[in-house]
Amino acid sequence: MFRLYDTLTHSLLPVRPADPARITFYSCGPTVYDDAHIGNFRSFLAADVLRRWLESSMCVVEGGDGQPHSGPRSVRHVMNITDVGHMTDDVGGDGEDRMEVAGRRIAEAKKAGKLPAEVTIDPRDPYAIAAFYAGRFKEDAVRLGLKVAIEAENDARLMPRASENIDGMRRVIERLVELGHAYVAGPVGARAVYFDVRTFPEYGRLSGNTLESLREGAGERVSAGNQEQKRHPADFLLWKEDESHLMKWDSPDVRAADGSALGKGYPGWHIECTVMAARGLLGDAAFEGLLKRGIDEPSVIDFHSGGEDNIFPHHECEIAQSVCAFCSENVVGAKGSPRPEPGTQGGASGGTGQGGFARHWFHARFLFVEGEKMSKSKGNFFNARDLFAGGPGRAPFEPAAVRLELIRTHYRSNANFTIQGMTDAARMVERWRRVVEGGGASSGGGSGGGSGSSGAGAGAGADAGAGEVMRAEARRAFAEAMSDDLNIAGAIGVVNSFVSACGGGAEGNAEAAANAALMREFDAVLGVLSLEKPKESTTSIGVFIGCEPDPAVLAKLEERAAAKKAKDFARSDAIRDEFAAMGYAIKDVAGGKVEVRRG
RNA sequence: GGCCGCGUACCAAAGUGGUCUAAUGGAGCGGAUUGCAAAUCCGUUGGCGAAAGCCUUCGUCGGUUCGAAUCCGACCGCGGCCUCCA
Repeated sequence: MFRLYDTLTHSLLPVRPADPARITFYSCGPTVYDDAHIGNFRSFLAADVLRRWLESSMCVVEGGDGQPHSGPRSVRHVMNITDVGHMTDDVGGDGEDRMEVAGRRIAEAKKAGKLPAEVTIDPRDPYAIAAFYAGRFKEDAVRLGLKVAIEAENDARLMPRASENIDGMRRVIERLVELGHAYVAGPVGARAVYFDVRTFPEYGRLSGNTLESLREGAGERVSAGNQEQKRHPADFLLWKEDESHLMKWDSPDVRAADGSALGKGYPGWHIECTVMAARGLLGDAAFEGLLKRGIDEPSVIDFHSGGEDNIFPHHECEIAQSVCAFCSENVVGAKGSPRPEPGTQGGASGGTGQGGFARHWFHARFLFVEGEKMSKSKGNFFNARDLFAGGPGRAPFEPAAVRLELIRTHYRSNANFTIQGMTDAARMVERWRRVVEGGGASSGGGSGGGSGSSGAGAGAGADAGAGEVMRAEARRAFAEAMSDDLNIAGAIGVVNSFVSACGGGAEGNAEAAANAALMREFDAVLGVLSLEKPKESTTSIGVFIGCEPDPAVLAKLEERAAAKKAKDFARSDAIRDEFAAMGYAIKDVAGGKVEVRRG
């Protein structure tokens, strides 16, 4: 049975979706005012692995009746795109809109000739900036095998934009005011709608904060003027009236104390996810229903994920406003009274006190680079596309290797991204790939091709039963590791042992086919081998991987071949060194050809 | 200051009361293969020992236990959040 750590209850819980056959999963997506970096992707990929594991036929969860429910099952996964600059209100001092900053950066990059000529975006148009970066994000995400991004190519509703859900946000805000969970404050022209945290007794449960400690912590980055108009320092912004803002919309239909309506403005940071999660996962009709009737349990969706820095304030606030807007008053109130003890199993019946908006809260920890916090000033800052492309003195890495490197560490540990680790991952990918490709007698073995030395069935095909037993054991061990709070490092260990047990042979026999099939099943979860392979082009003399056969290189290869034929090895080795100096790694492969790569 | 998390061998990273010198991958070493490389395959990598075996190790120091990398306490180091951040 699959058990997963839940941030809200701070404990390992059996996974128990509302409907185990159809799971709903929302992930906080990127903010598109810059390219997503590998730290962002680590978090998105962790969610993707969770989603893929839930879909796997190896995954067993708890059905509503407490009985095991075996996969496969379908997961509806929605990831939002935050394209609203927002947040200038609570931030003191230079609270500048993110989109304006991005616009400046694009204008500079254009001036410096760093952007392709065909990119023509108006740096003053926030929608154009957002669209530009959203497009780039989706490209990277698809290349890394983020399933939600792949699906969104055919169904845009799976990756909704905040700017397209403003109406829903207004509806939620109106509902919160109507129910007394939110209020309007501030001077005309700069009025704000705040959520009243004291109306939600559970506020603080996710992050472990208490309202008292938040009161003490208040002050630093929060402008005093805004604090004074709040009923409690922890009250957070739902909507801000601001006619001068770069992006602005009609305000919700709520009234200030004097009965006047608000002018145009923009939404607060947290409200967008409440809307896109509920509407994106359950549909428009259900969303409307939630706003009218309110349901009698605390959870609306099954899974909600994000980075650890989202825990507070973002998800804390999201839970508060979502539960207060969607759930019946007895859920909102009752949940607060006896705060569940850590050890308690919840109520005897299915009701439990578990869940807040989502049944499981999933947060991935941070990524470090070469042992240090990633930062642009330290020069250890990587975007996904930087790694794909390679750079001065750095070989390009294929998406599969990048993905493997980013998912191989447990999601609740800080991961350490290193170039050494990237190289490791790249080799692992190639090794795994041989098992899959060996089964189908496919593309002729390509690189390595060492099937000649196959070691003559050293046990592999010796007796048919042994292979069967080996595979069953590997499958069992893989599932056990993944079921234990997604122990992916353990699962990868199992895969490696399995790959070793398969032997190097790439025979097209039944054993190899069965091995390949199991490898594919593993990979449906890991999502590595199905990704694009580096482009390969072959000439009569060379196999070019991830680079083009340019004439200068071909000429050198011919010269080296001639030198080798004449047994002038000093010359042929010298040429290999010349290649290295040019940034190419070459090696002789089967068929008298030479494999050429960058790096 | 408050809340939370982490510290495993050369590197990365599993393991969370005995089967642990401790999975797995890399790196190193030895071998097969190769003109040489690379790749691949086999073996190996704490100390002493031919071996059986003994001794030492999982941040540090203590404690619980017949027994601890695993549980408890203190300390040291690192990190996250406390209204920008995955």
